[in-house]
Amino acid sequence: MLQNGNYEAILGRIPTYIAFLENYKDIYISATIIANELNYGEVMVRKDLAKISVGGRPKIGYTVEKLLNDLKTYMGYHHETRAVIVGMGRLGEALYHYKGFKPYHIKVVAAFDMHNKYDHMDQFESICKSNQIDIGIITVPKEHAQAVCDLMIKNQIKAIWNFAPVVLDVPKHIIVQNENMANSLAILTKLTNDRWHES
Amino acid sequence: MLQNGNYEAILGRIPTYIAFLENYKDIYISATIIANELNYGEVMVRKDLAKISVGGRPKIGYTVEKLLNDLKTYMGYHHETRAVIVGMGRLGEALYHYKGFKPYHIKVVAAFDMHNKYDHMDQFESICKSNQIDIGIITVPKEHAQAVCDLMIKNQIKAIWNFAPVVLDVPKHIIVQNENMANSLAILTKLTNDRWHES
DNA sequence: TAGATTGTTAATCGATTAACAATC
DNA sequence: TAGATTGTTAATCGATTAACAATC
Repeated sequence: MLQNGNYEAILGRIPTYIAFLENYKDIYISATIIANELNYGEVMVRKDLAKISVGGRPKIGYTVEKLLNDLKTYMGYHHETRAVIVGMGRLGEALYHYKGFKPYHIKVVAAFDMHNKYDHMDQFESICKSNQIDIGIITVPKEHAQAVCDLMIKNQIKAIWNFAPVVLDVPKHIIVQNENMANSLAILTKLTNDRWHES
Repeated sequence: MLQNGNYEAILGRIPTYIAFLENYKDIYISATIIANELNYGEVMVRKDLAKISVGGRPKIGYTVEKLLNDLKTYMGYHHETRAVIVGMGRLGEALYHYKGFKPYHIKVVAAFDMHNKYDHMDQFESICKSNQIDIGIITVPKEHAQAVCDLMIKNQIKAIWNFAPVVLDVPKHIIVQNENMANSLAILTKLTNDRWHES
């Protein structure tokens, strides 16, 4: 999951609500049921829903269809987002082929690498110019991450999803989200050791 | 990054401090410098360090070597953690081969899949029995995630790093950390749209 | 009607930031 | 000494939880 908490907490939950509702076969849904299924606090879910949708009825709940649509609108699913990915090692390939992005109207326009069957970096500028790219995904080795990042910004990319374990230096209008696998696992390890060993 | 905030915020920063200090070539380091380099608040860094280490000296700062050691001890880097991974699709392979876990004393003991060159699921029980496994990594398709999870718990695995987009049902003493790529990207997309388009 | 559920207002909790004293 | 830095105490801020009124 996202490592930082530099965004409103509610944003981390909405995609989970959406995924749950996509598979929910009924006309109405209550905050109570959602909370139980997702192991969230009941009041928290109710507040989340109230913030984003309207029309929940006492004793009945929300219409699944309307709630789902409101949640998707809030998250911007109806607006296509274009991305490019740079660095087609194993992780880059895994992301490139990942099916789970489909519902989000995210289109990976190009996948770049120096060496293989993907788009060559020579074409980076021209591909960015002919498509308006919103998000750049960085999956190169850490030595090259800053250079790739600079190139992305030079080509009007607005946000960066960074899998390289480095702190990128960017102008402050650029949004960076760091996804650091080693850090995530380190945290889980720490929590596990605390719970099961010392203390 | 980790998506949930169901752990102390400081835990998300310590691995970043460690990685920074590993590459810092000097004897002393101050909270001020760390904060500037990592784009954190100065006071926050000072508080983090004070919580975990001792011996920072006014005007001088901390000894890099001692601070680094204290941070690593706190995170449990000195204690070997054993993991298994189930589901060797592209993402499973990427994680299995990922170099970044090395410094954390995490050992991936086995990698399971039904179909290919990795360990076969038939051997799951026996491998878990002869090694004491701390963490199970789930990278199977979502349809199989709960079954894999159940099997892990049955074999005394204590914590689960779950990449499948499902809410796992586990006894409450088991630690689950969800890593949902689609959710992460959805959040970044939302933040980007908010900043650059509507509003 | 009684009970489930929504929605709102107040309280709590934790994390971050601000202010400042201590120290090398 | 003066200034940089630590460490502490108080204030702020945001998110979650609790309490409760409204409603179908």
